[in-house]
Amino acid sequence: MVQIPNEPMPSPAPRAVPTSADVARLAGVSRATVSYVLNNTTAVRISEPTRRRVHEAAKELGYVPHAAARSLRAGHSRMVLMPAPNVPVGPLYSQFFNELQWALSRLDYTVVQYGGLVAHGDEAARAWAELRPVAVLVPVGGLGPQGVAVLKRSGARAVVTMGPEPVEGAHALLMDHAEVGRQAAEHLLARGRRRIGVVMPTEPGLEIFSAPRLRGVRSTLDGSGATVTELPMAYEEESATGLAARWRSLDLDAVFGFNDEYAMLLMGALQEAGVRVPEETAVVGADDLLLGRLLRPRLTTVHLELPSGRYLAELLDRAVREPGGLLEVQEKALDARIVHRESS
Amino acid sequence: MVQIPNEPMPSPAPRAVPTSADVARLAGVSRATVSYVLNNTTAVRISEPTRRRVHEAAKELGYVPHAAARSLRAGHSRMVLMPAPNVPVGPLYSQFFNELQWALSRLDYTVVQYGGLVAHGDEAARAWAELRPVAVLVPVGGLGPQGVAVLKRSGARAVVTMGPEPVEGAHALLMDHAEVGRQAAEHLLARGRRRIGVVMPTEPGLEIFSAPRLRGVRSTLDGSGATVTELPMAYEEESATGLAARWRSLDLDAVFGFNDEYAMLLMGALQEAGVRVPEETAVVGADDLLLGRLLRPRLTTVHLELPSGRYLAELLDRAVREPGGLLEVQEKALDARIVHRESS
DNA sequence: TTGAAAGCGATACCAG
DNA sequence: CTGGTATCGCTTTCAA
Repeated sequence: MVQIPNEPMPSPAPRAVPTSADVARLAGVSRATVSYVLNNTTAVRISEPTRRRVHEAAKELGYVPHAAARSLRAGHSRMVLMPAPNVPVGPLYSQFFNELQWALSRLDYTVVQYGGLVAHGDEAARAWAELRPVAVLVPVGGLGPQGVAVLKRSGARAVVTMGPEPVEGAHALLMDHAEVGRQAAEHLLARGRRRIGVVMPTEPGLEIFSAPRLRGVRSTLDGSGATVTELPMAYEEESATGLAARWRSLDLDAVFGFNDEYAMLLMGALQEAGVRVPEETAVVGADDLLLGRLLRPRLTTVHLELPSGRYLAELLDRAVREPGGLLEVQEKALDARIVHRESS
Repeated sequence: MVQIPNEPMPSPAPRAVPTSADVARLAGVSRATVSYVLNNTTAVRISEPTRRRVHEAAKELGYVPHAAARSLRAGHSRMVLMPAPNVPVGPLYSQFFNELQWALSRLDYTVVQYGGLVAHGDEAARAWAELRPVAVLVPVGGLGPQGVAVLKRSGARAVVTMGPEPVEGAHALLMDHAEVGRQAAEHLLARGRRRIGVVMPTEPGLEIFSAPRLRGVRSTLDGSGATVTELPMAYEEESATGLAARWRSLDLDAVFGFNDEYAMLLMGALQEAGVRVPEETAVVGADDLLLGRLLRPRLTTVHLELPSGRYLAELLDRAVREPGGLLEVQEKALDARIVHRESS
C-alpha cells in the first residue's frame, strides 16, 4: 500500500506533520497568504473571509509553525539560552531564575535552559552556539573568552556572565562569593574568634562557591593572627557526626559553615557531641534561610541579595537591541551582609 | 556604504556568521565535501589532505553548524523538551532532574528546559511543539489530551507525563501525591490522633502537590470519625507564628505539614508558643529532608522515592525508537512510606 | 488582495 | 573521490 502524503490516513498511520502548505491547500490559498494571516502582517490586508478560511484550516489540521524554519528564514531567533545548573540550587537562586524567566518571556523572549553534560566551558559554548541564541546567560563559571567569542561569532548579541570575575567580551554581573567569606570572617574576628574552621563541601560542583568563599575568609584573616582550617564535609549526617566527634582535637573556636544548610547540619552534630554553641564554637552560615531562625541557638548567617530578575531581563534586552553599547560593563551584583543571631 | 555579505569587514562591523559555504570557499571545496568531512560520513571517502584543509578552514572561521538548518533538513531533532518548573523545587526533584539530564545526554539527546510564562496547558503545548522536540517530558500537571495530541501531531515521538493521573495518549508515570497524604493520615490514625490539621501552602503553584495530598488525607480519614482541618499557611515566619498563636482554639491533636519545610517551620512556631510536640500535637512532614533529623523532636516524615533518572531516560529512549509500542503504559512511580521519628 | 518564487543553512542523492 | 543540486518549512519581495 502506498503512503500518500498530505492525504490523511486511518489513525494508526503516522500522519505527516502539517505544514503551512497543507493549510494553504485546505484553505484554497497560497502559502504566502497563510503566512500573512497567521502572523497578522499589517503591511498586507487580507479579506475577512480569507482570514477565516485560513484560520479554520489551520485549526482543523492542528497546524503549528516550525520554529527552526522560521528562524532560519528570519536569520535570528529570540531565544535566550542559559545552561541548566548541575547542582541543586537553593530557593534564592530558584526564585531569581523564575523571576528572570518570567520577565524575559514578558519581553517576548523564549527562555531555554540547556541541560546535560557539563562539557568543559568552551566545548559547551559550541553546543550552545549551534542553537543560535540571541543571548546567552551563564550563571556561574565555566566560560572563557574563547567561549564568548564563539557565541558572539554565532550571532549571540549579548553574553552575560555571573561569576567572580569578568570574562573578556562578555557583560559581567560580578558575583564574587569571596565577599560572603569576608563578611563571615570579619564578624567572627570582631567577636574575638581566632581559630576558624571553614566547611568545604565534598559534593562535586560546589567548589565554584566554596573556593571563593574560602578565599574571602583567608584574605580577611590574613595578617590578623587568626588561623584558617579547611573542613571537608559531605551533606550527610555521618559526615557531620564524624567531624563533630573529632572537634575538640581540631581546637577551633569558630566555624563558617559554607551555607546555612551545612552550618545547620554541623551545628546539630556539634550540639549532639556536647560542644556548646556559641560558647565553645561559634557557627556562621550563609543564605539566610528561614529555617536558620528556627534552630536554637538561632543561626548567624550571611544574607545574600541577588539582582532582581526584572533588572537583569531589561539589561539583557537592552544589550540585545544595542549590541556593543552595553557589553563589557561590569557590575557588582552580589550583596552580602552579616546577620548576627545567637550562634556566634 | 554598502554592506557586502560574506566579505569580511574591519573589526567593528558585525561580521556575518560563517556558514558551511564559507568554509567550503576557504578550503576550496564544495559544500557537500564540507558536510561529509565535518560529519565523518562513512559512506563517502575523502582524501586526507582535503579533510585537513576543511578542518583548518572551519577552525579558522570559527564555524559552528546551525542546528535549525540541520534539523530542518533532517526532518527531526534529538531535542527532549521539558517545561522548567515554576516553583522552587526541593533537592529531591533537583537531583532527579540532573540525573535524568545526564542520562539523556549520554544517549545523545539534547535536553532543554522551556521556561517562561506558565501558559495554560494546551496553550503551552503549542509553544513547545514549535520547537519540534522528539520527546516531551511534563513533570507535573497542566497537560491535557489536547496538548498531547498537538505534540504528537508535531512529531513528538514520546510524551511522558508525571502526574497524579494518566493523560490520554501519553505515557504516564503516575506520581500520585495522594499517597503521601494517605501515609501520613494512616500513621496519625494509628497513633490515636483524631483531629487532624493539614497545612495548605498559600504560595501559588503548590496546589499541584497540596491538593492531592489533602485528598489522600481525606480519603484515609473518611469514615474513621477523625476530622480534617485545612490550615492555610505561607512559608514565612509571621504566618507560622500567627497560626501557632491561635492553635489552641483550633483544637487539633495532629498536623500534617505538607512537607518537611512547612512542618519544621510550624513545629518551631508551635514550640515557641508553648504547644508541646508531640504530646499535645503530633507533627508529620514529607520529603525526609536531612534537616528534619536535626530538630528536637526529630521530625516524623513521609519518605518519597522517585524513579531513577537513568530509568526514565531509557524509557524515553525506547519510546522514541519504537513509537506506539510503549505509549499509554502507566506506571506507579512514586513510592511513599512513613518514617516514624519523635514528633508524632 | 493574492500568488509565484527566491532563499535562509545543511544534507544526501546522483553524476561525473 | 568530489561537485552540483533538490529539499526541508517558512517569510517576504515583487508582480499580477
